Amino acid sequence: MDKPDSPAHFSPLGRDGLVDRVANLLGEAIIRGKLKPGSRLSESVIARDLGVSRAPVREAARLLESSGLVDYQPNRGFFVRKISARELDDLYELRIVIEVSAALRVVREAPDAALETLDDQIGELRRVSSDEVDMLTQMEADMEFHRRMIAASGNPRFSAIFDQLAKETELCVMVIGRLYGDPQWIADTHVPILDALRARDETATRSAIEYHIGEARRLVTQQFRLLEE
Amino acid sequence: MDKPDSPAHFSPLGRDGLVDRVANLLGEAIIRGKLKPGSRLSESVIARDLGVSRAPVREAARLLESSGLVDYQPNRGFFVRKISARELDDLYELRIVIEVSAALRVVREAPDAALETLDDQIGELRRVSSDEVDMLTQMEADMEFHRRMIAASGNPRFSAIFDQLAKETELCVMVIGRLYGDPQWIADTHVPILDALRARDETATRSAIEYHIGEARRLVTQQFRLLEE
DNA sequence: CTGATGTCGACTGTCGACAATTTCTTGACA
DNA sequence: TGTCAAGAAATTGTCGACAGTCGACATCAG
Repeated sequence: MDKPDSPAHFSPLGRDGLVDRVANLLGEAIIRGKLKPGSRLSESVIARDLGVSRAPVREAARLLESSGLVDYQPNRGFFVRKISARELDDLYELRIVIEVSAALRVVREAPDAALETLDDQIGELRRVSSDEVDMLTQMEADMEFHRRMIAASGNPRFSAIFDQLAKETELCVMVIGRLYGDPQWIADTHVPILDALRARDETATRSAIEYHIGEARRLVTQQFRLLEE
Repeated sequence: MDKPDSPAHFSPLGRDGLVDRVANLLGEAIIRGKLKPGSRLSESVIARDLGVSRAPVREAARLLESSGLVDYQPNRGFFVRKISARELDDLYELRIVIEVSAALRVVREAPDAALETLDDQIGELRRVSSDEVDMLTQMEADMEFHRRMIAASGNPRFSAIFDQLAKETELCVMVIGRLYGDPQWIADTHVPILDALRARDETATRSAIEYHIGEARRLVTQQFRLLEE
């Protein structure tokens, strides 16, 4: 039945929406660090492990490429993206730009109801802010706050870009191996953002976000540089 | 510097694979309006026409999808993207955010030399600003100015996002069928931007760009709404 | 020992065929 | 005449195969 000689980290699949499922599996494996940056994604090996043909694997890989997790080199194949410290820094710069802009739109236009879901998410953040909880879970909760805030801006384009940036951010943080700050600090530093949004205070919103992301940027890129030779 | 001992070296032999060639062809056809928004991109038909198999066509289509020109519906296939007036408006909002941010970085950090290429491009813009010149050419010249400005910011991420937004913008403008303003006006309105950049004046830069793109946004979305049922 | 050249294996690029799904057609029936 | 269901046609989804390309290693001249 199974091929016992496959060092597969994957389980076989059914028959519907293959491409998306393969993409999700691979994406998960990359984010979780099972596949390390720079390592090769062999179409044939993955296809064999998953019990599908190369075609859907290939399409999934191209999907992941467009979401920034995978790097494609013509005639060589797909590799887990290896993000440089410089790229990471550029990424954070863009996050600041996007999130500040989106937040300002929230300040100006979003109904109060939309802010409630942010409050909930801060609760969720506190709930998982403990050293016992999986680091990925904590990071997802963090990202979810930002995701909701940006969604509240009402421009799906901001959300689309953020989703991509978030995935790459996660990839980098997981490479570092630990969160970029004290778990509790992460939860706390979201509060001023929500407060500023509620007060409809543009200046406070801008500085709260610039501080929050700026600190993360500082911490993460610093750690990240240590891992580069 | 150069290697003088290489008597005759050859051009890199542009031999990109089928996928890229197909993608370029299709992209061109879409931008030029040969394929109208909403129309189906049949894999088999395109493959037969181009004398290739469906595989590279499919991959090319997915590439175009990730660059926003094509819309993919599972089990139904690929269609030329039909952008709504609302999406177009959101798109312009993002362009303002990106371009203002990039320009501010240019103001703060870019060397004067980088601004020269912008001057050249304004010359090019004037050169093609005539009713005799192909409308697509004019638009490309316009976009090229913005592209160079953003490239001067030094953050490739801004450029990547802009490239995508630019393609979609072109698609919309070509749908309208004529430029969004007097050709000469388009050239003129770039001058204040360059002036502000040269003067390293953040406020002037911001307002010049907000005005320029804001006007385009107003004109294009207005025209675009007329075409919607 | 060093650097260039030949060979080999593994992988990607592309293809044609078949299965699954959607869409179109048609005709029965109220 | 309009509706709907069943079958036909067309299109996408997936597959296995083969050819083209790349990188590594062995081989050989200097």
